[in-house]
Formats: sequence, structure tokens, C-alpha cells
Amino acid sequence: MNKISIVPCSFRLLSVGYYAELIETNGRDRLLCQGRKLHAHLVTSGIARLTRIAAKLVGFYVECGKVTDAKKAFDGMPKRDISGCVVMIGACARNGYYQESLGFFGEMNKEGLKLDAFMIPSLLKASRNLLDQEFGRMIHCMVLKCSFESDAFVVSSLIDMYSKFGEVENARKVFNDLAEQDLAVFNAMISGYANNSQSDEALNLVQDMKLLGIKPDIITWNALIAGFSHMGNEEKVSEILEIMCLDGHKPDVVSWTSIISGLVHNFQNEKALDGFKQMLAHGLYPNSATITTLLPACTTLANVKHGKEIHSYSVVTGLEDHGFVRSALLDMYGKCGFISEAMILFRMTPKKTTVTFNSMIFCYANHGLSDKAVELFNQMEAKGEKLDHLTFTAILTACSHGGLTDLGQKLFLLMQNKYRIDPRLEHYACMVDLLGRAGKLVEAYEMIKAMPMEPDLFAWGALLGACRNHGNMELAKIAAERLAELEPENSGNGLLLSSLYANAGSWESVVRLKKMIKKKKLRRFPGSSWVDDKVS
DNA sequence: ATCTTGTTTC
Repeated sequence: MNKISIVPCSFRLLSVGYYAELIETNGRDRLLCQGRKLHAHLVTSGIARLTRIAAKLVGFYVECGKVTDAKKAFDGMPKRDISGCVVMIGACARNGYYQESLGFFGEMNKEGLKLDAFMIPSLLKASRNLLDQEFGRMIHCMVLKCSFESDAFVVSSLIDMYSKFGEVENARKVFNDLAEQDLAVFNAMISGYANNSQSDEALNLVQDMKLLGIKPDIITWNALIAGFSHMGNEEKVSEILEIMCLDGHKPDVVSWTSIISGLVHNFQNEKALDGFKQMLAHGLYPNSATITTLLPACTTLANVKHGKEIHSYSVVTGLEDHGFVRSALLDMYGKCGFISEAMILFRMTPKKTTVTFNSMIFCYANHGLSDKAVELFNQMEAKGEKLDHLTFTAILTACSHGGLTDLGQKLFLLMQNKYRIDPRLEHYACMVDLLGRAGKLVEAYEMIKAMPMEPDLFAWGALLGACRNHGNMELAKIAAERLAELEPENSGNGLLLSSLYANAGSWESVVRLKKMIKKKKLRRFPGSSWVDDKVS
């Protein structure tokens, strides 16, 4: 791979848009080092304080993940000019520093700087990604107040945000209110429909835009592919691929990643791996999104061989440094039983996120290393890392697997009282399992009865398992009957129930159940492990 | 200077 020499192209370093490319080919650390040298030069020559130069430095530092340095460069500006703020807010929003982006806007507001149309799209993007509906709506109000609603950039961001919130109708309203929709606005609306399982509506919009003389581009086609692929409509995807080719657009990495993503989402993991091979055969190279999409397919199939190949590729191309890729790798090794590999990846991750921690806690929990899981959970709390519902699913799983009954109960309350997370089905299932394993069958049943939603098969299954282990026939019958209702197609439940009835001498019920099983042509699948252990 | 396509943990 050719390394771009940075010093001769220092001017490019300061040019927004080239950072990503430079980082990909030079590595973040090397780029940052060169950037700092250049910054020093700019300071000594006295031009670092020029507004335009300082704005570029701000963008550069955010792109390298150094928000604090960016802020310093910004504060070095002689006067707080609006374009500097636009760069700061935009650079933060583009690089995943959403909270920082909105926080910075707040500061700017306090200082009485005027709202600028150029920063609206970035603020909407940050609200969208934080799922902060309140903030997003507030920005929308400001848009109306300042009469920015005829700005196509603003409108496409609004459409995108409302679609992400699941409010397609609101997105459509904003779309309709715009006098002249351009390509990006259409694309935003099309992808809005596609991401909300309304791909046919998205397809209609493509016809509308063609009638207006706007030609669909690769983004339009990819949005459609993503929509239909996610819905599992493989024929429609092939159809779109044909149409786009006739239209002069070749499928690119994004198209293929969307196809692979849809297949993984619809449990077609083998097909997803095939799709990846096809993509390679077309001469396209996977990027971080492709890798992150594909790794879960290897994980589900427990295909460590492919997983390791992808890992090697990621190391060679530097994609291993990507946050999403890293957590997908960690999860893959963890789920496939390679705990030490998972631990190494965890240790090697400089910027650990909630997902990183969650994956590692799940790994410990699922391998019976409860103490390690608890240790990590405590670290997370001590570091002030954001804990989410999955953090608690993971730690409660660890508690139930490790017999840490008291701790589990304590954490179940902590989750609700301190972190304001409403327990979901999986949390209740963990608690039923936890109590059940400890022999507290009545308490486990009480937990199920206290659930504000309909208990699912995992809750009843956990209770049934516990009843079997601790010999409580009455509760077992209740649990087994609920299970049979919830999951009549799973013959395992029926068979378990029938053996329970048989033991209790209720043969009439056994006959009834066996008839039901036969009628539904249910068969019992032999238990098997999918872990591919033929890998060294 | 700002916008629209694909992305990890249940």
C-alpha cells in the first residue's frame, strides 16, 4: 500500500475531506504526529490564529479523535467567528462526537452567537444518532423560526432524523413542504421509507423523481437495496440490481454490504458468506462496514476459520483499529470459545465503548467466568461508562450462571432505581433463572407474575428448568403449559411436558399432547454443537 | 463551512 507522504502535501492536510483518506493510508497516529508538527510550524509563523487556518486545524483534530485539541485550536481564534463554530459542530457530528457537538452548540448559544443554517444539518445528525427527539424537535422549531425550511440541506437532514426516529409521516410532511426537492432530499426520503419497512413506497418515490427529471444515483439504488434486503426480499434485490446496471450504475461496496447485511439479518448466514465471496470476485474490497456486517455471520455459524481470515485481512489493511470491527471481532472470538483472544482484543482497544464492555461481559458470563464479569462491570461503573440494558442483561446472566443470587437481585434493583432502565423480557428471564437455580421457585414464579408484559418462553423455560432440577411438579406443569401455548412448534417443550405428565400419571394428557405433536408434524432435532473446532 | 446509501453487543 502506498503511503502518502504528508510533509509535501501539508496543504492538503488542512483541507477538509482528505483526512479520512490520509488516515486510511497512513494510520491515525502517524497522521496526528505530522499534523502536530505542522501545527507547531503554523504557530511559530504566526498564522495559526488566522480564522481560516484555525478552522482547518479544528477539523483536523476532531477527525483524529482529539476533541480537546480541536477545542484548544478553536479557542485560539482571535474572535469567535461563525464558520469556526460550523466546523467544530460539523466535525464533531461527522466523527461520532454527538454529545460534544450539541454541548458545543449550547456554549455557543450562551455566548449569544447567531444560529447559522450551515450548522443545522450537523445538529440534526447529532440528535438523530443520540436518538434525542427533544433536542431534534427543538432544532426543527428553530428552523421554522429562522425560516430555514426551504434549505434543501436542512430539509434532507430533517427527513433523515425523523425517519430514524421512526416518524416517517413527519419526514414526509417536511418533504412535501419543500417547494423544490433535489436529489439528496429524494434520497433522504427514499431511504427513510426503506429503513421503515416501506420499500414499495420508496420505489414509488423513485418513479416520482424520474418524472421530475431527477436521475437516481448510486445512493438512491443502494437505499432501495438496503430496504428490500433487510425485508428479506431477495428477488426484489436482484431486480433492483438489474435496473441499476441498465441505468449505468455498478453495485459498489455499499450495495454489497447492504445485501450481506440483509442476509445476516434474515438468518441467511451461509448466503451472506457467499455474497461476500461474490463481492470479492467482482474486484471490490471490503471496508470496515463490510467487515462489521460479515463477522456476526461467522459468529453465528461459529465459523472461526472465516472469522480468522477476516481478522487477518483487518490487521493487514488497518481496519482492525476501527471501533465497530474490533467489537465484532471480540464478540466473534468470545462466542466461539476463544476467550484469551477476546481478552487480548479487549485490552488492545484504546477507546472502549459500552459495546466493547458489554461484549466482554457477555463473553465472561457465557463461559462461567462470573467473577471476571463482575470485575469488569465494576470497572465500567467506576469509569463512568454508560450502562445500558444490554450491560444488565450481561451481568445478570453472569450472576445467574455463577450462582451470585444476592448480587443479581441487588443489580436488578440498581438497574431500575439508579440507572432508570425498565426491565425487559430478557432481564426478567435472567432473574427467573437466577432465583430458580437458587431453588427459590416460588420467588421465581412471583417474578413472572410481577412482569408488566406477557412473559415469554425464556421466562417460562427458566422456571420449568428450575422446577425440573428442584422437583416442583405443580409449578412445572404451569410453566410447561404456558410454554406449549407460546411455542407449539417446538416439540422439545411438548416432549418435556409429556414426560412430566407421564411421571405424574396423567396419561390422558400425554396422549393428547402426542397427538398434537404428530398433527403438527413436529420432529425432534438432535442436539448438536456448531462450534467449528477443526481450527488450530 | 452544512445534507442523502451500508456498520458491532440481545
